[in-house]
Amino acid sequence: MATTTRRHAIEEFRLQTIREATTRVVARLGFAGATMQHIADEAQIAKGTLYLYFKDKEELLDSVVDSSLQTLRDEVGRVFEAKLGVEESLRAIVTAQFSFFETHSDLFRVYHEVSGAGNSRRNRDCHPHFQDFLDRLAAMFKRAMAKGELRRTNPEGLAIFVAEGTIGLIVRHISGGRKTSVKDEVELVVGTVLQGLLPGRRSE
Amino acid sequence: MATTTRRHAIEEFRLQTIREATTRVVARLGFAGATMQHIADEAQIAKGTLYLYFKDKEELLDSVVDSSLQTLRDEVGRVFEAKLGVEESLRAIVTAQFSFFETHSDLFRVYHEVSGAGNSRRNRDCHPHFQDFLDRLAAMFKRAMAKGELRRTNPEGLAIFVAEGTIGLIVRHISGGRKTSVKDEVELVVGTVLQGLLPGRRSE
DNA sequence: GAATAAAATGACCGTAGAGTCAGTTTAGTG
DNA sequence: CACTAAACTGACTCTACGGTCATTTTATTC
Repeated sequence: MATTTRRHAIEEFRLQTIREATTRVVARLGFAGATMQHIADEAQIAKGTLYLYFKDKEELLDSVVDSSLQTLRDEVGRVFEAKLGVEESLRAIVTAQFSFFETHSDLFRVYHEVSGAGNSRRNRDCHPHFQDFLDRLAAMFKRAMAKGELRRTNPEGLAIFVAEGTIGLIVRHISGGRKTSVKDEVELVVGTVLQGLLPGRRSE
Repeated sequence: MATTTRRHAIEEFRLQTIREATTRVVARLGFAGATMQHIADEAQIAKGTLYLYFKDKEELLDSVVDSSLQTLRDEVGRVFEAKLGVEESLRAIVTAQFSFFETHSDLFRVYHEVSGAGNSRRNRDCHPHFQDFLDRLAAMFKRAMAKGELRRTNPEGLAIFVAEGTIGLIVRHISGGRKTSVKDEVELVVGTVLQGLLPGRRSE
Protein backbone atom coordinates (compact mmCIF):
# COMPACT_ATOMS: atom_id res chain seq x y z
CA MET A 1 0.00 0.00 0.00
CA ALA A 2 2.88 2.28 0.81
CA THR A 3 3.95 1.78 -2.78
CA THR A 4 0.52 2.66 -4.03
CA THR A 5 0.50 5.85 -2.02
CA ARG A 6 3.97 6.73 -3.18
CA ARG A 7 3.02 6.15 -6.79
CA HIS A 8 0.01 8.24 -6.26
CA ALA A 9 2.02 11.07 -4.77
CA ILE A 10 4.49 11.02 -7.64
CA GLU A 11 1.70 11.00 -10.16
CA GLU A 12 0.00 13.86 -8.39
CA PHE A 13 3.25 15.80 -8.44
CA ARG A 14 3.69 15.22 -12.16
CA LEU A 15 0.13 16.27 -12.83
CA GLN A 16 0.71 19.45 -10.89
CA THR A 17 3.98 20.20 -12.68
CA ILE A 18 2.30 19.79 -16.02
CA ARG A 19 -0.61 21.97 -15.00
CA GLU A 20 1.69 24.71 -13.83
CA ALA A 21 3.69 24.60 -17.03
CA THR A 22 0.47 24.73 -18.99
CA THR A 23 -0.70 27.74 -17.04
CA ARG A 24 2.50 29.61 -17.83
CA VAL A 25 2.25 28.77 -21.50
CA VAL A 26 -1.39 29.79 -21.68
CA ALA A 27 -0.60 33.01 -19.85
CA ARG A 28 2.03 33.74 -22.46
CA LEU A 29 0.39 32.53 -25.65
CA GLY A 30 -3.30 32.10 -24.91
CA PHE A 31 -5.30 28.93 -25.31
CA ALA A 32 -5.10 28.81 -29.07
CA GLY A 33 -1.39 29.53 -29.11
CA ALA A 34 -0.52 26.92 -26.51
CA THR A 35 0.63 23.80 -28.35
CA MET A 36 1.35 20.49 -26.73
CA GLN A 37 5.00 20.88 -27.75
CA HIS A 38 5.25 24.24 -26.01
CA ILE A 39 3.73 22.80 -22.90
CA ALA A 40 6.04 19.79 -22.94
CA ASP A 41 9.08 22.05 -23.38
CA GLU A 42 7.95 24.28 -20.55
CA ALA A 43 7.48 21.25 -18.30
CA GLN A 44 10.80 19.82 -19.53
CA ILE A 45 9.34 16.51 -20.58
CA ALA A 46 8.63 14.91 -23.94
CA LYS A 47 5.39 15.58 -25.70
CA GLY A 48 4.41 11.92 -25.48
CA THR A 49 4.65 12.04 -21.71
CA LEU A 50 1.83 14.53 -21.58
CA TYR A 51 -0.42 11.86 -22.99
CA LEU A 52 0.42 9.49 -20.14
CA TYR A 53 -1.20 11.94 -17.77
CA PHE A 54 -3.92 13.51 -19.85
CA LYS A 55 -6.08 11.89 -22.48
CA ASP A 56 -5.78 14.79 -24.89
CA LYS A 57 -5.32 18.53 -25.09
CA GLU A 58 -8.92 19.20 -24.21
CA GLU A 59 -8.66 17.27 -20.97
CA LEU A 60 -5.40 18.95 -20.04
CA LEU A 61 -6.73 22.44 -20.58
CA ASP A 62 -9.97 21.71 -18.79
CA SER A 63 -8.04 20.31 -15.88
CA VAL A 64 -5.93 23.46 -15.72
CA VAL A 65 -8.91 25.77 -15.78
CA ASP A 66 -10.59 23.71 -13.15
CA SER A 67 -7.77 23.25 -10.68
CA SER A 68 -6.14 26.65 -11.05
CA LEU A 69 -9.23 28.55 -10.03
CA GLN A 70 -10.15 26.26 -7.16
CA THR A 71 -8.68 28.58 -4.53
CA LEU A 72 -10.68 31.53 -5.76
CA ARG A 73 -13.83 29.47 -5.96
CA ASP A 74 -13.34 28.28 -2.40
CA GLU A 75 -12.83 31.77 -1.14
CA VAL A 76 -15.84 33.18 -2.94
CA GLY A 77 -17.87 30.17 -1.82
CA ARG A 78 -17.09 30.96 1.81
CA VAL A 79 -18.33 34.50 1.35
CA PHE A 80 -21.61 33.28 -0.05
CA GLU A 81 -22.02 30.83 2.80
CA ALA A 82 -21.31 33.46 5.44
CA LYS A 83 -24.57 35.18 4.54
CA LEU A 84 -23.42 38.66 5.38
CA GLY A 85 -25.33 41.71 4.26
CA VAL A 86 -25.18 42.61 0.60
CA GLU A 87 -22.68 45.37 0.97
CA GLU A 88 -20.17 43.25 2.90
CA SER A 89 -20.71 40.28 0.62
CA LEU A 90 -20.29 42.29 -2.52
CA ARG A 91 -17.20 44.02 -1.21
CA ALA A 92 -15.70 40.70 -0.11
CA ILE A 93 -16.36 39.00 -3.41
CA VAL A 94 -15.01 41.77 -5.55
CA THR A 95 -12.00 42.13 -3.28
CA ALA A 96 -11.33 38.41 -3.44
CA GLN A 97 -11.34 38.50 -7.22
CA PHE A 98 -9.05 41.48 -7.48
CA SER A 99 -6.61 40.15 -4.89
CA PHE A 100 -6.54 36.67 -6.31
CA PHE A 101 -5.73 37.81 -9.80
CA GLU A 102 -3.31 40.44 -8.61
CA THR A 103 -1.16 37.71 -7.06
CA HIS A 104 -1.90 35.12 -9.75
CA SER A 105 -2.00 37.22 -12.85
CA ASP A 106 -0.93 34.14 -14.83
CA LEU A 107 -4.26 32.64 -14.04
CA PHE A 108 -6.22 35.59 -15.18
CA ARG A 109 -5.59 34.89 -18.79
CA VAL A 110 -6.78 31.35 -18.15
CA TYR A 111 -9.91 32.75 -16.60
CA HIS A 112 -10.56 35.57 -18.94
CA GLU A 113 -9.65 34.15 -22.25
CA VAL A 114 -12.54 33.04 -24.25
CA SER A 115 -11.12 30.26 -26.28
CA GLY A 116 -11.80 30.84 -29.91
CA ALA A 117 -14.42 29.30 -32.08
CA GLY A 118 -17.39 27.16 -31.34
CA ASN A 119 -15.56 25.57 -28.47
CA SER A 120 -17.96 27.09 -26.04
CA ARG A 121 -17.08 24.90 -23.08
CA ARG A 122 -14.00 26.91 -22.35
CA ASN A 123 -15.83 30.15 -23.02
CA ARG A 124 -16.27 32.01 -19.78
CA ASP A 125 -19.86 32.87 -20.51
CA CYS A 126 -20.72 29.23 -20.91
CA HIS A 127 -18.49 27.73 -18.27
CA PRO A 128 -20.43 25.91 -15.57
CA HIS A 129 -18.33 27.41 -12.78
CA PHE A 130 -18.94 30.91 -14.01
CA GLN A 131 -22.61 30.20 -14.44
CA ASP A 132 -22.73 28.85 -10.92
CA PHE A 133 -21.08 32.01 -9.64
CA LEU A 134 -23.64 34.14 -11.48
CA ASP A 135 -26.47 32.10 -10.03
CA ARG A 136 -25.23 32.51 -6.50
CA LEU A 137 -24.66 36.21 -6.99
CA ALA A 138 -28.15 36.59 -8.39
CA ALA A 139 -29.59 34.60 -5.49
CA MET A 140 -27.81 36.88 -3.06
CA PHE A 141 -29.25 39.96 -4.74
CA LYS A 142 -32.67 38.41 -4.78
CA ARG A 143 -32.55 37.69 -1.07
CA ALA A 144 -31.45 41.24 -0.37
CA MET A 145 -34.32 42.57 -2.46
CA ALA A 146 -36.80 40.43 -0.55
CA LYS A 147 -35.44 41.79 2.71
CA GLY A 148 -35.71 45.33 1.40
CA GLU A 149 -31.97 45.89 1.54
CA LEU A 150 -31.98 46.58 -2.18
CA ARG A 151 -34.62 48.00 -4.39
CA ARG A 152 -36.19 45.53 -6.77
CA THR A 153 -34.67 44.92 -10.17
CA ASN A 154 -33.78 41.92 -12.25
CA PRO A 155 -31.31 40.02 -10.06
CA GLU A 156 -29.94 37.79 -12.83
CA GLY A 157 -29.26 40.73 -15.09
CA LEU A 158 -27.71 42.60 -12.23
CA ALA A 159 -25.41 39.70 -11.45
CA ILE A 160 -24.18 39.60 -15.03
CA PHE A 161 -23.70 43.34 -15.16
CA VAL A 162 -21.69 43.42 -11.95
CA ALA A 163 -19.66 40.30 -12.71
CA GLU A 164 -18.72 41.31 -16.23
CA GLY A 165 -18.06 44.90 -15.26
CA THR A 166 -15.74 43.70 -12.54
CA ILE A 167 -13.87 41.41 -14.90
CA GLY A 168 -13.37 44.36 -17.21
CA LEU A 169 -11.82 46.34 -14.39
CA ILE A 170 -9.58 43.43 -13.46
CA VAL A 171 -8.31 43.20 -17.03
CA ARG A 172 -7.21 46.78 -16.88
CA HIS A 173 -5.85 46.43 -13.37
CA ILE A 174 -3.69 43.45 -14.30
CA SER A 175 -2.56 44.42 -17.75
CA GLY A 176 -2.61 48.16 -17.41
CA GLY A 177 0.02 48.52 -14.74
CA ARG A 178 -2.10 48.49 -11.58
CA LYS A 179 -2.36 52.26 -11.48
CA THR A 180 -5.17 52.17 -8.95
CA SER A 181 -5.19 50.37 -5.60
CA VAL A 182 -7.34 47.32 -5.19
CA LYS A 183 -9.28 49.13 -2.52
CA ASP A 184 -10.16 51.97 -4.88
CA GLU A 185 -11.19 49.59 -7.62
CA VAL A 186 -13.40 47.69 -5.22
CA GLU A 187 -15.00 50.88 -3.93
CA LEU A 188 -15.70 51.95 -7.48
CA VAL A 189 -17.71 48.78 -8.02
CA VAL A 190 -19.44 48.69 -4.65
CA GLY A 191 -20.07 52.40 -4.56
CA THR A 192 -21.47 52.53 -8.05
CA VAL A 193 -23.69 49.54 -7.67
CA LEU A 194 -25.08 50.45 -4.28
CA GLN A 195 -25.17 54.21 -4.20
CA GLY A 196 -25.14 54.96 -7.88
CA LEU A 197 -23.49 57.99 -9.34
CA LEU A 198 -25.99 60.72 -8.85
CA PRO A 199 -24.68 63.11 -6.26
CA GLY A 200 -26.18 63.70 -2.86
CA ARG A 201 -26.11 60.40 -1.12
CA ARG A 202 -23.31 59.48 1.20
CA SER A 203 -23.00 55.83 2.22
CA GLU A 204 -25.87 54.80 4.49
CA MET B 1 -12.94 57.36 -66.36
CA ALA B 2 -16.41 55.90 -66.45
CA THR B 3 -14.72 52.53 -66.71
CA THR B 4 -12.63 53.19 -63.69
CA THR B 5 -15.69 54.08 -61.65
CA ARG B 6 -17.52 51.02 -62.89
CA ARG B 7 -14.60 48.79 -62.00
CA HIS B 8 -14.50 50.39 -58.68
CA ALA B 9 -18.18 49.82 -58.06
CA ILE B 10 -17.90 46.17 -59.02
CA GLU B 11 -14.91 45.72 -56.79
CA GLU B 12 -16.72 47.41 -53.93
CA PHE B 13 -19.67 45.10 -54.46
CA ARG B 14 -17.44 42.04 -54.40
CA LEU B 15 -15.73 43.24 -51.26
CA GLN B 16 -19.08 43.73 -49.62
CA THR B 17 -20.33 40.30 -50.69
CA ILE B 18 -17.24 38.68 -49.27
CA ARG B 19 -17.51 40.61 -46.03
CA GLU B 20 -21.12 39.60 -45.61
CA ALA B 21 -20.34 35.96 -46.26
CA THR B 22 -17.52 36.18 -43.76
CA THR B 23 -19.79 37.69 -41.17
CA ARG B 24 -22.24 34.84 -41.53
CA VAL B 25 -19.51 32.25 -41.25
CA VAL B 26 -17.99 33.91 -38.21
CA ALA B 27 -21.40 34.17 -36.61
CA ARG B 28 -21.83 30.44 -37.12
CA LEU B 29 -18.36 29.13 -36.39
CA GLY B 30 -16.47 31.87 -34.60
CA PHE B 31 -13.22 33.43 -35.72
CA ALA B 32 -11.11 30.35 -35.16
CA GLY B 33 -13.60 28.06 -36.88
CA ALA B 34 -13.99 30.25 -39.92
CA THR B 35 -11.70 28.89 -42.63
CA MET B 36 -11.02 30.54 -45.92
CA GLN B 37 -12.67 27.60 -47.64
CA HIS B 38 -15.85 28.04 -45.60
CA ILE B 39 -15.92 31.71 -46.42
CA ALA B 40 -15.35 31.07 -50.10
CA ASP B 41 -18.16 28.49 -50.17
CA GLU B 42 -20.50 30.86 -48.38
CA ALA B 43 -19.68 33.62 -50.85
CA GLN B 44 -19.96 31.12 -53.71
CA ILE B 45 -16.55 31.89 -55.12
CA ALA B 46 -13.27 30.01 -55.20
CA LYS B 47 -10.86 30.25 -52.34
CA GLY B 48 -8.24 31.83 -54.57
CA THR B 49 -10.58 34.68 -55.41
CA LEU B 50 -10.60 35.75 -51.79
CA TYR B 51 -6.92 36.49 -52.14
CA LEU B 52 -7.56 38.84 -55.04
CA TYR B 53 -9.51 41.07 -52.69
CA PHE B 54 -7.75 40.58 -49.40
CA LYS B 55 -4.07 40.08 -48.75
CA ASP B 56 -4.63 37.33 -46.22
CA LYS B 57 -7.06 36.04 -43.65
CA GLU B 58 -5.98 38.63 -41.11
CA GLU B 59 -6.79 41.50 -43.42
CA LEU B 60 -10.16 40.01 -44.35
CA LEU B 61 -11.23 39.52 -40.76
CA ASP B 62 -10.03 42.95 -39.72
CA SER B 63 -11.90 44.47 -42.60
CA VAL B 64 -15.07 42.67 -41.53
CA VAL B 65 -14.81 43.79 -37.95
CA ASP B 66 -14.16 47.29 -39.06
CA SER B 67 -16.86 47.73 -41.65
CA SER B 68 -19.59 45.73 -39.95
CA LEU B 69 -19.63 47.88 -36.87
CA GLN B 70 -19.47 51.17 -38.70
CA THR B 71 -23.20 51.83 -38.37
CA LEU B 72 -23.11 51.33 -34.63
CA ARG B 73 -20.04 53.51 -34.31
CA ASP B 74 -21.74 56.26 -36.29
CA GLU B 75 -24.83 56.12 -34.16
CA VAL B 76 -22.92 56.16 -30.90
CA GLY B 77 -20.70 58.89 -32.25
CA ARG B 78 -23.74 61.08 -32.89
CA VAL B 79 -24.87 60.60 -29.31
CA PHE B 80 -21.51 61.73 -28.00
CA GLU B 81 -21.53 64.74 -30.27
CA ALA B 82 -25.03 65.76 -29.20
CA LYS B 83 -23.72 66.55 -25.74
CA LEU B 84 -26.89 65.73 -23.91
CA GLY B 85 -26.99 65.27 -20.17
CA VAL B 86 -25.41 62.11 -18.78
CA GLU B 87 -28.63 60.30 -18.22
CA GLU B 88 -29.90 60.83 -21.76
CA SER B 89 -26.52 60.06 -23.26
CA LEU B 90 -26.06 56.92 -21.28
CA ARG B 91 -29.55 55.71 -22.07
CA ALA B 92 -29.12 56.49 -25.75
CA ILE B 93 -25.78 54.71 -25.98
CA VAL B 94 -26.89 51.60 -24.17
CA THR B 95 -30.10 51.51 -26.17
CA ALA B 96 -28.18 51.89 -29.40
CA GLN B 97 -25.98 48.94 -28.52
CA PHE B 98 -28.85 46.68 -27.54
CA SER B 99 -30.95 47.59 -30.56
CA PHE B 100 -28.10 47.29 -32.99
CA PHE B 101 -27.15 43.82 -31.86
CA GLU B 102 -30.73 42.71 -31.52
CA THR B 103 -31.24 43.32 -35.23
CA HIS B 104 -27.73 42.28 -36.24
CA SER B 105 -27.09 39.42 -33.90
CA ASP B 106 -24.71 38.00 -36.51
CA LEU B 107 -22.45 40.90 -35.85
CA PHE B 108 -22.44 40.44 -32.14
CA ARG B 109 -20.27 37.41 -32.33
CA VAL B 110 -17.90 39.39 -34.48
CA TYR B 111 -17.88 42.11 -31.87
CA HIS B 112 -17.78 39.99 -28.80
CA GLU B 113 -15.53 37.18 -29.72
CA VAL B 114 -12.06 37.54 -28.52
CA SER B 115 -10.04 35.78 -31.12
CA GLY B 116 -7.80 33.22 -29.54
CA ALA B 117 -4.13 33.37 -28.81
CA GLY B 118 -1.68 36.15 -28.73
CA ASN B 119 -3.49 37.81 -31.56
CA SER B 120 -4.51 40.68 -29.41
CA ARG B 121 -5.49 43.04 -32.20
CA ARG B 122 -8.81 41.34 -32.61
CA ASN B 123 -9.32 41.17 -28.86
CA ARG B 124 -12.06 43.55 -27.91
CA ASP B 125 -10.14 44.89 -24.96
CA CYS B 126 -7.27 45.89 -27.20
CA HIS B 127 -9.19 47.01 -30.23
CA PRO B 128 -8.62 50.68 -31.07
CA HIS B 129 -12.32 51.30 -31.76
CA PHE B 130 -13.33 49.87 -28.43
CA GLN B 131 -10.63 51.86 -26.71
CA ASP B 132 -11.86 54.96 -28.44
CA PHE B 133 -15.37 54.26 -27.26
CA LEU B 134 -14.13 53.84 -23.69
CA ASP B 135 -12.22 57.09 -23.89
CA ARG B 136 -15.25 59.01 -25.07
CA LEU B 137 -17.45 57.43 -22.45
CA ALA B 138 -14.92 58.30 -19.77
CA ALA B 139 -14.68 61.85 -21.08
CA MET B 140 -18.43 62.16 -20.89
CA PHE B 141 -18.45 60.97 -17.29
CA LYS B 142 -15.63 63.32 -16.46
CA ARG B 143 -17.49 66.29 -17.87
CA ALA B 144 -20.57 65.36 -15.92
CA MET B 145 -18.54 65.11 -12.74
CA ALA B 146 -17.04 68.52 -13.33
CA LYS B 147 -20.52 69.95 -13.80
CA GLY B 148 -21.68 68.26 -10.60
CA GLU B 149 -24.15 66.05 -12.43
CA LEU B 150 -22.35 62.99 -11.10
CA ARG B 151 -20.41 62.49 -7.93
CA ARG B 152 -16.67 62.17 -8.40
CA THR B 153 -15.15 58.78 -9.08
CA ASN B 154 -12.65 57.36 -11.48
CA PRO B 155 -14.20 58.04 -14.89
CA GLU B 156 -11.99 55.62 -16.83
CA GLY B 157 -12.75 52.77 -14.47
CA LEU B 158 -16.40 53.64 -14.57
CA ALA B 159 -16.43 53.58 -18.34
CA ILE B 160 -14.91 50.11 -18.38
CA PHE B 161 -17.30 48.84 -15.76
CA VAL B 162 -20.36 50.13 -17.56
CA ALA B 163 -19.20 49.09 -21.02
CA GLU B 164 -18.23 45.57 -20.05
CA GLY B 165 -21.27 45.08 -17.86
CA THR B 166 -23.46 46.14 -20.75
CA ILE B 167 -21.75 43.76 -23.14
CA GLY B 168 -22.38 40.96 -20.66
CA LEU B 169 -26.06 41.78 -20.66
CA ILE B 170 -26.15 41.89 -24.44
CA VAL B 171 -24.59 38.43 -24.61
CA ARG B 172 -27.39 37.06 -22.52
CA HIS B 173 -30.02 39.06 -24.35
CA ILE B 174 -28.91 37.78 -27.75
CA SER B 175 -28.03 34.22 -26.93
CA GLY B 176 -30.42 33.61 -24.08
CA GLY B 177 -33.65 34.05 -25.96
CA ARG B 178 -34.35 37.74 -25.39
CA LYS B 179 -36.46 37.09 -22.32
CA THR B 180 -36.36 40.73 -21.27
CA SER B 181 -37.28 43.75 -23.35
CA VAL B 182 -34.55 46.07 -24.52
CA LYS B 183 -36.15 48.83 -22.52
CA ASP B 184 -35.92 46.84 -19.30
CA GLU B 185 -32.33 45.89 -19.94
CA VAL B 186 -31.43 49.50 -20.61
CA GLU B 187 -33.19 50.69 -17.48
CA LEU B 188 -31.32 48.10 -15.47
CA VAL B 189 -28.04 49.59 -16.60
CA VAL B 190 -29.02 53.23 -16.39
CA GLY B 191 -30.91 52.80 -13.13
CA THR B 192 -28.14 50.89 -11.46
CA VAL B 193 -25.38 53.19 -12.56
CA LEU B 194 -27.16 56.41 -11.75
CA GLN B 195 -29.37 55.66 -8.78
CA GLY B 196 -27.63 52.61 -7.40
CA LEU B 197 -29.44 49.79 -5.75
CA LEU B 198 -29.96 50.98 -2.24
CA PRO B 199 -33.62 51.67 -1.73
CA GLY B 200 -35.16 55.02 -1.05
CA ARG B 201 -34.28 57.14 -4.01
CA ARG B 202 -36.66 57.51 -6.90
CA SER B 203 -35.25 59.08 -10.04
CA GLU B 204 -34.48 62.76 -9.47
C1' DG C 1 23.18 -7.65 -10.81
C1' DA C 2 19.91 -10.07 -13.66
C1' DA C 3 15.12 -9.92 -14.77
C1' DT C 4 11.05 -7.48 -15.22
C1' DA C 5 7.97 -3.84 -15.18
C1' DA C 6 6.93 0.99 -15.48
C1' DA C 7 7.84 5.46 -17.29
C1' DA C 8 9.49 8.36 -20.69
C1' DT C 9 10.91 9.53 -25.26
C1' DG C 10 10.73 11.67 -29.85
C1' DA C 11 10.49 10.28 -34.70
C1' DC C 12 6.64 9.56 -37.19
C1' DC C 13 1.79 9.81 -39.11
C1' DG C 14 -2.42 11.98 -40.54
C1' DT C 15 -5.02 15.97 -41.07
C1' DA C 16 -6.35 20.56 -41.65
C1' DG C 17 -5.98 24.78 -43.31
C1' DA C 18 -3.41 29.05 -45.24
C1' DG C 19 -1.69 30.62 -49.23
C1' DT C 20 0.00 29.97 -54.44
C1' DC C 21 -0.18 29.76 -59.32
C1' DA C 22 -0.65 27.53 -63.94
C1' DG C 23 -4.45 27.07 -66.41
C1' DT C 24 -9.33 28.48 -67.71
C1' DT C 25 -13.20 31.53 -68.22
C1' DT C 26 -15.20 35.97 -68.88
C1' DA C 27 -15.42 40.77 -70.32
C1' DG C 28 -13.82 44.48 -73.02
C1' DT C 29 -12.13 46.44 -77.54
C1' DG C 30 -11.37 47.47 -82.48
C1' DC D 1 -15.12 37.71 -84.57
C1' DA D 2 -10.40 37.72 -83.10
C1' DC D 3 -7.47 39.33 -79.69
C1' DT D 4 -6.15 40.78 -75.14
C1' DA D 5 -6.38 41.54 -70.46
C1' DA D 6 -8.53 40.99 -66.34
C1' DA D 7 -10.96 37.94 -63.23
C1' DC D 8 -11.52 33.59 -61.49
C1' DT D 9 -10.55 28.78 -60.32
C1' DG D 10 -9.22 24.72 -57.60
C1' DA D 11 -5.50 21.42 -57.43
C1' DC D 12 -1.37 21.71 -55.15
C1' DT D 13 2.32 22.86 -51.71
C1' DC D 14 3.86 23.76 -47.27
C1' DT D 15 3.58 24.08 -42.53
C1' DA D 16 1.85 23.36 -38.00
C1' DC D 17 -0.01 20.62 -34.77
C1' DG D 18 -2.48 16.74 -32.27
C1' DG D 19 -1.86 12.27 -31.28
C1' DT D 20 0.67 7.42 -31.58
C1' DC D 21 3.87 3.83 -30.58
C1' DA D 22 8.22 1.13 -31.13
C1' DT D 23 12.21 1.84 -28.69
C1' DT D 24 15.00 3.34 -24.82
C1' DT D 25 15.71 4.67 -20.05
C1' DT D 26 14.81 4.27 -15.29
C1' DA D 27 13.01 1.99 -11.19
C1' DT D 28 11.81 -2.19 -8.68
C1' DT D 29 12.19 -6.75 -7.03
C1' DC D 30 14.39 -11.00 -5.88
